[in-house]
Parts: sequence; structure tokens; C-alpha cells
Amino acid sequence: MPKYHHGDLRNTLLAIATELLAEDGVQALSLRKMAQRAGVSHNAPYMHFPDKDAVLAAIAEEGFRLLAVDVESAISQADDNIRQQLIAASQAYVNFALNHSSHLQVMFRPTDVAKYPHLVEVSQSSLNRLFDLVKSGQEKGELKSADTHEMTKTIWAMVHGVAAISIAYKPTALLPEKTSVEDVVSTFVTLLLNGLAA
Amino acid sequence: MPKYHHGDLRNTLLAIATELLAEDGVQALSLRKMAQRAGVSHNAPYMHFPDKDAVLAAIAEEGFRLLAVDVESAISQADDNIRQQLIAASQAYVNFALNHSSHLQVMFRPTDVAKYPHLVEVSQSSLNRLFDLVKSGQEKGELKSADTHEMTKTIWAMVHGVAAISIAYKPTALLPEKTSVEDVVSTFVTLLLNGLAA
DNA sequence: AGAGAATATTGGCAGTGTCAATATTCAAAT
DNA sequence: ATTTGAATATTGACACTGCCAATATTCTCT
Repeated sequence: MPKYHHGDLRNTLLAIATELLAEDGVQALSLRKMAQRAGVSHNAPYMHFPDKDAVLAAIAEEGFRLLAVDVESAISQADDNIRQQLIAASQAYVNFALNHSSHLQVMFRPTDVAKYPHLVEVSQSSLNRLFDLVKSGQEKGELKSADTHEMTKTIWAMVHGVAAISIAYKPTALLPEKTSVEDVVSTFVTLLLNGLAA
Repeated sequence: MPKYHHGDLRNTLLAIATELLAEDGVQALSLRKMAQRAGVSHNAPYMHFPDKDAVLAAIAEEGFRLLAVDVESAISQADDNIRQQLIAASQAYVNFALNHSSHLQVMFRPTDVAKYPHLVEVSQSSLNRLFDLVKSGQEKGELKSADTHEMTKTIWAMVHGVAAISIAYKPTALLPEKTSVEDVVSTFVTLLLNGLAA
């Protein structure tokens, strides 16, 4: 017996959005479809979000939390070894990107930074975790003692680049052949750690 | 005196698309708007493109060519020094991304690889140029003699990651403060060359 | 000059985001 | 308990979008 007031429409809409995203991609995500699947009129979402942009921002936020969970889990399951932990975190990042590519697309779509300051914060959560890893690696003497932020962001950029390129052009562009994503990420991170210069 | 047959509608449409992209972003790009600005009916574009997706693919292709020009130009103007050339190429890449962010978004939007094989080829043009750089760096003994493809793609991923993250969250996420994009890219590339491990 | 292909137009349809006006329900104060 | 205002949801509408079908115009080639 559906009530006039849904009760938890906001969260329901976000969950539905994630479903639709996984089913048909970001291009096909519409407020009206979300409303219909929630069994609600086409304008009900406007009670909880000012516009579609705000919905996407909320979806992005949720994505960063899910990503952080995966990354953290991967780190905790890796050996007590900075290199292995960095590799595990990077693999988790890229795997998340490939398994939830539409979600990642929403997370890294051009955003009005001033409009969603909270999103910007949350977007850094995985980066912060990576920062801690790098820092402890420096303290243990396994990593160079250069600027911690710069080192962290270099790793992040590389890993995110792998994810973004892979999503856009399937593994075609980066994976030469029958190599696994894990292997590629592991190789790239190792190269970054050891450096390219002779 | 506008003729019934436009004469060069396909190219005109692509040029207009680039304009609209720079003006209002990819979200606001519509076939009908393109047609209107070209002074043509709302269905004329369908004579030259099967659907909107094909238009975006053509725009992407053009973008990769423009990017390759910028990168090549930057390399040729740099010192005869692999490190400097790599840095110059990377800076050109990121600058292009920031100055044509909508265009880059179209270039790296999930693509049906099977549907646009030519686009996939063109998308690798800058990568190929980078490959040559790395290879000559190896021959001159300035870079390690590891797998050339892997090294090249590691650099590409890192540089593209910087570009993608910067576009999504303004330089906020990567630039700490009043540092220039060039400085950041230069720093990151140098870190990659020298390695992070102690 | 005629025929067929290429190009463009008009009209229409379903779907979209968003606004305005209205209806229903909830929560708190009297 | 009743009332009252806020919160929530609905209906209806508008302009806009991608795309399809039918039609019209022009080009090209014989």
C-alpha cells in the first residue's frame, strides 16, 4: 500500500540511480526514469534535489565512499610492505574504476567546486589514505624523503590515468595483450617506484 | 544567398561543434543547435553522421590531431635533452587538456572501440610520439632499458591522470597553492623519472 | 534532357529537465 | 483534538532533444 509520502525517497533515488548507472550508463540516466522506478511522480525528485546536477554530485559522493572502502580493504589485506600495499591500493582503484565505470565517470566529471564543497572533501578520502601510506613508507626508509604530497599525487595521477584511459578505450590502449589489469598496474607502479631514468 | 546544398556541411558542423563545446561544454552540445548555427534544418546533420555518437567520435578524432600538433611543437622547441623534452611534451598535454577541457572530455569518453577503429588509431598518435622519445632516451642511455611500451604508457597514464583530475576538480585537487601547472607537471615527471623508492 | 543519387526540408514522436500551480500528509502549537 | 504551516508529492505544461519518415530540391552522369 504505497503512501503519499514515500518516507525515504532521497536514499531510494540514489540507490536507483546507481542501478540505472550500472545498467545503461551515465548518458541514459534520467530523473524521470529514477522517479518512475521509485514509483513516484516525475517531479518528486525535485523535493530532494534542486536539479539533476545535484543528483550527480550526490552519486559522486557515494562513489568516493565506496572507492575508499575498496582501497582500504585492499591495503589491509596486503603484506606489511609499502610496495605491496601501494600496488594493492592501486589495483583496487583501477578495479573499482573498471567495475563501476559509469560511477567513476560521474565522480570525475567537471564539477562546480564552489557549489559542492563537501564533494571536494570526500573526493580526497582515498588520496588521504594514500598519503598516509607514502608517509609511513618514508618513515620506514623505503621511500625517498621528498615532498610527501607531491609523491602521493604523482602516484594518484598515474593510477587514475590508467583507470581513465582504460575506461575510455577498454584495456585496448594500455593492455597490450592477454595481460591482466592487476599485472599492468603492478608493473606501472613498480616502474614509478624505481624510476625511469638510468 | 544561401544555397540548398551547403557544400561543406560536414566540416562546418565539426567546426561549429568545437565552438559550442568551448562555449557551453559537452552537456549543452546538441545536433539541433549545430544545425541552426550552420543555417540549416535540424535534420541536415543526419546526411553526414548516422547519429550523435558519430559526431562525437569525429570531434574526438579532430581533438587528437590538435593535441598531437601541440605536443610535437612543444617537443621541438625544447632543449635537445630527453628529460626536458618529456617535460615539455607533458606540459603541452596538460595545457591542451585545461584549455580545451570539453574537447578532452569528448576524446576520453567511453567509446565503442569496435565501432570507431580509426578513432582508436588516431588516439594513439601522441602516444606514439612519446614512444619515440622514450626509445631515443634509452638509446642515448638517459633512460633505463626496460620495456619501452611499459615505460611510455606509465608516463602517459601519469600525465593524463593529472589532466583528468585537474579538469574535474580544477587545479584544486593537485595544485596546492599558487603553483603553475607547468611547475606541477615538471615536478611530477621528474619524480617519475627519478623514482619514489629510496 | 533525363534519371538516379546525394543532399536538404518539413513534420512528427517520445523522451528529457524544469517550472508553476495544486493537492495531500505530517508535525507541532494551541 | 483542531488548526495551521511546513514538508512532501502530483498534475500539467513548456521548450528542448535525438531521431524517424516522407517529401522536396539539387547535383552528376549518361
